[in-house]
Amino acid sequence: MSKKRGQKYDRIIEAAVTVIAKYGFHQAQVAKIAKEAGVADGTIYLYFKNKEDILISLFEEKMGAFVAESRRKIGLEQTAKEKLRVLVHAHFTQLEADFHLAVVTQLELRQSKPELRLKINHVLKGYLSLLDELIQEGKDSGLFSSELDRLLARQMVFGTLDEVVSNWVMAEGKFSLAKQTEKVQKMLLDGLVGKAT
Amino acid sequence: MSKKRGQKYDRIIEAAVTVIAKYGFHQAQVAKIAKEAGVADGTIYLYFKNKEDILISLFEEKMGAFVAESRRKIGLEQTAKEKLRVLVHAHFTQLEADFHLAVVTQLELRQSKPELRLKINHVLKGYLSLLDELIQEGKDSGLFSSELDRLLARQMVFGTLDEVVSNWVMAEGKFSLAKQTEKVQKMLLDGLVGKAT
Amino acid sequence: MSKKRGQKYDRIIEAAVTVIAKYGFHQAQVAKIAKEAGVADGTIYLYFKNKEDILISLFEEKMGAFVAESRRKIGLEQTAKEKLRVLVHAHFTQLEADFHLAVVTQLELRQSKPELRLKINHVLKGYLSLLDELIQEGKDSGLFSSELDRLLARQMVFGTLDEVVSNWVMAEGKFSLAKQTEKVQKMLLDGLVGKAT
Amino acid sequence: MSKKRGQKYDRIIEAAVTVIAKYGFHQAQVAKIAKEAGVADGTIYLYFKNKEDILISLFEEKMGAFVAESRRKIGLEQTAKEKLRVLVHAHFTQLEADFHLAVVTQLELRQSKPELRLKINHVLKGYLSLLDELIQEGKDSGLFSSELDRLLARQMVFGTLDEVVSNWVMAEGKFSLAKQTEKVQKMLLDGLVGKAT
DNA sequence: TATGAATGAGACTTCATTCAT
DNA sequence: AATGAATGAAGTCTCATTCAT
Repeated sequence: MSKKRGQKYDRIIEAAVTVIAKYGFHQAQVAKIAKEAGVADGTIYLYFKNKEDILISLFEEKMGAFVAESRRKIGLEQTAKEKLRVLVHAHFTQLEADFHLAVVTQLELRQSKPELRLKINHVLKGYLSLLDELIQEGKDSGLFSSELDRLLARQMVFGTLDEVVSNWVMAEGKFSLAKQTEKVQKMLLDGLVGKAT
Repeated sequence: MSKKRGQKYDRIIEAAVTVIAKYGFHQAQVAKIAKEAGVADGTIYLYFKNKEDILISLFEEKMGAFVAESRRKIGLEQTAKEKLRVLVHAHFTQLEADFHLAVVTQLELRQSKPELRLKINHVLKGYLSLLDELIQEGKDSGLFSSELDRLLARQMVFGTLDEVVSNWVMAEGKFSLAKQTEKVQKMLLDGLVGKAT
Repeated sequence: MSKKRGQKYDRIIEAAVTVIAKYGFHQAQVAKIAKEAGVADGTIYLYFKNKEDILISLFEEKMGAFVAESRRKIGLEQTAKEKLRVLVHAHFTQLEADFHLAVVTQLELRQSKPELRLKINHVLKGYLSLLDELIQEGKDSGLFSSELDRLLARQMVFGTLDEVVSNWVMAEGKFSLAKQTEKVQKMLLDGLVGKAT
Repeated sequence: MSKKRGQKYDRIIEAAVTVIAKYGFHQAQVAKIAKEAGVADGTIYLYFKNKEDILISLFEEKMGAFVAESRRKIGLEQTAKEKLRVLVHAHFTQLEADFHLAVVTQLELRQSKPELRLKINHVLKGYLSLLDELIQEGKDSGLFSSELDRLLARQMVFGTLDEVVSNWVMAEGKFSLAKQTEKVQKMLLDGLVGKAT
């Protein structure tokens, strides 16, 4: 049915990001997305099963690239500490590079219905796995505490990154995300107390 | 207009929590809430200006109590370290005590429209201030690192707690939140690396 | 049921006039009228069968007095010409004396439902009869043309007076109605052409 | 937005006239109009902004044609006297030709809310201007009295025509309006007294 | 492939009226 | 007589999706 990877397929996805970022999730009607993409309303349904499918595809495409890029960069590093730095940096850099996309993923898409959120979570799994691996590696290498609960650790890392980016989006991108990298990395590694250096 | 603190006022708030938790935000029609509360549809409007007002009031009432209780408990402690433990514990305990409420605040209410979210954020401010104070106090007392960025620190603490609770809710409350307290406190204090004890 | 002529009965009627003039027909809820009258909502129903009954009673009371007064003044005159002058003058004077009432009868009450309008028309009959009598008398006395169609003549007289008052109301009473008396009387008597005096 | 002059646009307007005449203004729901027009409820909103827009458009379309036709016919006559006859005749003929429309304009539309009435009055202005011009012309040509107050004269003419038509509508069209033309014209010209012929 | 006019289900809110006190 | 809290019916409009062209 939906032939992924047509020229129009991409145009519709981009249009959805633009429209949602501009008007918000609840004002992003199919008709508006079609107009932004320069196609007829009905044409949308030649490429997507329904509206939800646009949003899921959007998330899959964007998040897929996001995870792949993060994974690639992490693979270039040796230690868990460096990998964490790269992960944080990649997370911040990629979202900072596309404010529209950040608005959509951090704020707007979270207004969607449970069914959609479920599928989004499924897509997120890939990223969470990446975090899990990183934490496990850190523990195995002896860098991270052996007492660390892997699930909780992942929740701390992801929760922190997510909260930082959300605050950045709500501050309308008024400060630099990438520049927070070092501080965030250090804070995640050493906690509130900090390491006695 | 809306007579706060009537018997029915409370009943309607409780009904809203129940209905939203049970059917989800988008399927929580006024009629359903009225039925659950055992009143006529129109009665709702004797106590609330409109549907949004129910949701804001719900959040204000519950979050107000939440913040007050957390603040009270924290006040009983002396050190920032102990205060953090109490904060985490209070956060987890209070949400664990009312799964319905947790579902509503962690998942459902986040689907609301921008206007509502704005008002909810306003209510959240009170809690974030509490976190800010706690962090500042930790820095002042020398327990927390003096290099700590207060805003980032708050984002780590809140982001972590929020993510942990969200995971708990999505796991349908299948594990104990309160029991995570110590591990989360330790992790926030000492980070992924952990303290060389 | 409705005991006409209580103290509250009158207060409610006056309140209705005030509220309708102030807020308009469609914003004149029973609750507002009750408040203006200084009684409870339910009390209204001790004096009036329903909301419509308030409006009909209002019209009956006010229009009854209006007609009686006009009839009385006309009775003091001898010729149809003089009687017409007095009628026009009375019509204008009485409405000019109570702008609120004029707003209600000329504009607001006309927004009511067919059933109410029917009853209002019934009340109007008394006034129209007065006009009919006046015209017949004019014809009998030879002052008015014998060719005059009585019904059409009445429609011209009433239609003209009504239109003049409506325009005055819509002009927010910015000019004097009473001062139009002579010109209107003359125009009704001699038409557009005017009499070759 | 509202695509004037589509086939459906006209069908909806006609349906509105029919439904309002049949059920009355307050019982003319959008659903009923849609059904009468043979379209879905939502289709109405492809052609009209909202319900009020249907009513305004109805009035504009019908009254616009009414005024244009009256103006055209009047233009064919030479003297103010003849023009008045033609105006009265056109007024009566056009409303008599469409009883439903007459019911709607004389009775039902007057029940509308202030905002709508305001817009209707705006449309009416065109007709009142036509009357003004006619009266001025009559005065200039010496046919009408030079003492005539133009505004009052217009109010007499319009008030009379309106009242005659309203009576005809309330008599359910049981007598011929057009046949009243001569008598009404004569009465407006010569007044109640009549001309000494 | 592409179009875009048409569809129709679904919910918030108002307010006249009642009735237990 | 008086109160006023409670009732509940009813209508406008939006927008995802379809389908004839």
